[in-house]
Amino acid sequence: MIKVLLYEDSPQLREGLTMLIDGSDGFTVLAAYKNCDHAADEVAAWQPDVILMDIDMPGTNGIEGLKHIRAVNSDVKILMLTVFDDNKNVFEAVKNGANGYILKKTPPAKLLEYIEEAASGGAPMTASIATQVLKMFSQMNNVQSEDYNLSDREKQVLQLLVDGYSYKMIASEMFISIDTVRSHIKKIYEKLHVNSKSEAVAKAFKDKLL
Amino acid sequence: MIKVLLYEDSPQLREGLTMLIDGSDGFTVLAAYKNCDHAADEVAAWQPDVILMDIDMPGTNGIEGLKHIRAVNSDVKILMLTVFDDNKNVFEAVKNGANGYILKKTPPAKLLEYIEEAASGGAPMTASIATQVLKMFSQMNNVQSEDYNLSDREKQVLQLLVDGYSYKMIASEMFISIDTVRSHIKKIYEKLHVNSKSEAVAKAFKDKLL
DNA sequence: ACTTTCACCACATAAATGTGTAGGCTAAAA
DNA sequence: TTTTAGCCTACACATTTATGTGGTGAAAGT
Repeated sequence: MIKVLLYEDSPQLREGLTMLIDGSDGFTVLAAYKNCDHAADEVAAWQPDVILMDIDMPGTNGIEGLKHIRAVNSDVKILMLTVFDDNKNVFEAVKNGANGYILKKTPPAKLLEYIEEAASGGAPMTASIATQVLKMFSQMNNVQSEDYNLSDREKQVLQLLVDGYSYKMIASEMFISIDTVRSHIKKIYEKLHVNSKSEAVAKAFKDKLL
Repeated sequence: MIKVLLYEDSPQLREGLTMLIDGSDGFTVLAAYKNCDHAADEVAAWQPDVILMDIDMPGTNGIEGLKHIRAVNSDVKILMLTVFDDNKNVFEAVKNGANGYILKKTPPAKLLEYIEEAASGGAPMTASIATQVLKMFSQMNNVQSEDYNLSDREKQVLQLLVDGYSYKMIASEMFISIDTVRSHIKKIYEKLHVNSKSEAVAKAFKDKLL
């Protein structure tokens, strides 16, 4: 029996979903709320398996509710429910640990399927949502780190710089003279087209060199 | 008619998939290769709608093939095919613009469904894969940037430090004395629990303070 | 045999940096 | 009101770093 908690402000939809889910074998709706002003407490009290969470709600909205719940419970499966495959909301939901994101127009049979999938550890998503997620992912990871042709020694020095080592410490760490450290660093600056330690460190992160 | 190109090193599976897909209404297999050493050329020649790409192949593997194809064609849908929901590969595939990622044990009927879904712009994923993608997403965006309570002035100084400004430049940029700049920086170091510029800059990136 | 590249070392000077101390100001708490 | 706390500002001192100039030897490419 999959225990479901429901957050949905529209009375009709709330009733409809409750009846649909509660009336299906293997599902039970513990409770249905019209906002998630006290979501964290309610979740703690009911111990549901899956939460259906509408995104657009008066009061504490779905994303906030998600955060509040996740702050105290990283176990319960949370399915976000929305009318639009709105880019920003998908992003926010996904990055705050939602387990799935489905459109309200999902047919009832499919919805039950999704709930089951979520309960068993899956990540049900409407196709349009999945596409968006992948797109976001590839966008955010396409910095295509240029290769600055840093030699091994130079990479090592840069790493130590990033870690806050002083020239002197780097020298002793690498068993070379401080002057050698300096000449490596000079070379690094040339290769990265920067002229200060901070910029080099910043660039190391921006371009994911380390 | 959905035109499919197939990359799979195992002869049996290659034959099997070809027959399955080619024998289904609405699908046609343009060609099937045992590696993607010349994937980019082949894709350009065949103009497929969907590519089924095995990940583990001798010679150029699936991930490399994906990159090569994406380098010249961002349009064709590419479905990665693999035995394992291996974390690293999923990540690589997704970030290089794969449209879907499915396990080889997917039943034939489901497979055809996935191909259709991909062709129509969806992002089909096996449930276990979807779960992983979401997990990666929330991990990578949940550094839960601790709030170090940097004051506005301190944030401004830190930003300028990251951009490679010297103390002197920061002073003139902010219309304060260089000594004040130093005081701010000292305070920043305290708050970030570091004691050098490099570490502060590194922390700024790690914790996405800026 | 030649030049190029790379990792390494040295010295000197000016500039930048880390750190301790401290006053004035504002807002909130006692 | 006084106290407390945080922020912004400022100065002094010792150390570290940046910068420029010079050099060595070994390996790789021509």
